[in-house]
Amino acid sequence: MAIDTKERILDVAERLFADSGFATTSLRDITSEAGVNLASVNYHFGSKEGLLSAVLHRRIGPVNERRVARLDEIERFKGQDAAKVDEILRAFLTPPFELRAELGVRGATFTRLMGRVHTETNDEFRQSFVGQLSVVVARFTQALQRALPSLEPTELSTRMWFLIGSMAYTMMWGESVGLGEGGTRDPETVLESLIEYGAAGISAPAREPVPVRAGRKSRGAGA
Amino acid sequence: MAIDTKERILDVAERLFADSGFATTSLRDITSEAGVNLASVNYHFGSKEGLLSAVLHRRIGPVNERRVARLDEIERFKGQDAAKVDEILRAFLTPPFELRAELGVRGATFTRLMGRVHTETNDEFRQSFVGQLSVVVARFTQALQRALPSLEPTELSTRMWFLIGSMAYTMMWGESVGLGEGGTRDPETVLESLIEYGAAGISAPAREPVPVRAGRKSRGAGA
DNA sequence: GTCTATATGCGGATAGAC
DNA sequence: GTCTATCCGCATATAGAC
Repeated sequence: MAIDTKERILDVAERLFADSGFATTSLRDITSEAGVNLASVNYHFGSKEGLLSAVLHRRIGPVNERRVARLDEIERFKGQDAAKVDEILRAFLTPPFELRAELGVRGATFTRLMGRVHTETNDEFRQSFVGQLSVVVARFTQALQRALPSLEPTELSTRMWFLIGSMAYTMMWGESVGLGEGGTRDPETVLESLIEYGAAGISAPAREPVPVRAGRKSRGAGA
Repeated sequence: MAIDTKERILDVAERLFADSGFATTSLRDITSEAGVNLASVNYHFGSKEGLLSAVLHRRIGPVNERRVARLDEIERFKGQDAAKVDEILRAFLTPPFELRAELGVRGATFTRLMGRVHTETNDEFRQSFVGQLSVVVARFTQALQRALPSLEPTELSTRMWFLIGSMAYTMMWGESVGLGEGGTRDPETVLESLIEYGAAGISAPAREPVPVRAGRKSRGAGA
């Protein structure tokens, strides 16, 4: 028994954090389900926050590395300016789905966790998370900007944000009841839909920059 | 003093829940900041869960009512089959932004709360929330289906989901640091961007329904 | 590294006076 | 309706034996 306490804790914590969130999951929940001693968490990870950090960074790093690697590959083979929007989005969106498949039965949990990560408000974690993600997103935004030179940079950033929101929401709730009728769709199909939806949205022609002098903006209360 | 204890509690709870989440906000945090007695929460709302429910439903109801009212109006004036995708999306997305403006200084808090609502995992609440939202979403999905008759229904549902994800993410994080460079954009501009992004995504031509016999699907580990 | 036992505090909730 | 005082369980964390 006790094949690898540290690993067991990480696996169970990942599942419980993904299902119920960080604040509502107690160390007792984790250790009892993992079959390890309560004190071992503090021994191995220092604190509950330390455990959260370990759980998340075990997954986040690889995802972002793959994203960048895929984009590198595209640009190396096709040249920086030849990458198309859907190819760029595929490079960004595929890694979490790919890792999900590689993790087998743990895949669903991993996916929920990766979705939840985007909504986590724990200050310390969020700062580190956003810091890492920003670097990756900046790289992808540059690539997209080259594919869509006429699109205003701030508008492009906003749209990239929309994409991330769709991705996070889908990962978080994709496997649960869902909103619409039609039952769950398999992850690969959803990924394809997301790429094609996002590509169309990001490539949409921009509206006139600041539509002030038209009839708009007359209604509505002040801020 | 004690103008209206119940209202004071609701206002402070809304802000703290929006900023820090339900689980991490204690009743003591709320009552001390609101300047009311600890026991008053249980007196007025029965329990902490009761308070959460009251906080959320005070906002969710009106948002959904306005959504439906706007869609009704469009269909009444133009006929059911004449509503365009961007008009339908505008009807769905405008109400939260509109209410935000009407709430004045409380608007930012309201927006964060409405964003967070989509990520809340509290079972009892989520069930009720999804139940209400499903009804509204079904109505909008029908309208969109009429505007896009050739789009497969399950694909449309998926895309509507993507839209909700973008909306929720934007509401939750729109006012904070953000990921990209360009500073915060004002809510009305973001709303316009979201409508146009979503309309393009939802209207995107569908890929061939089930691309199985092509070269795809050969890579990747099994589920 | 792993365990038991325990320190110490915060949490929601309520009893009962006013 | 509002307050004080208190119950009581659960939380994280650690001391110290093994």
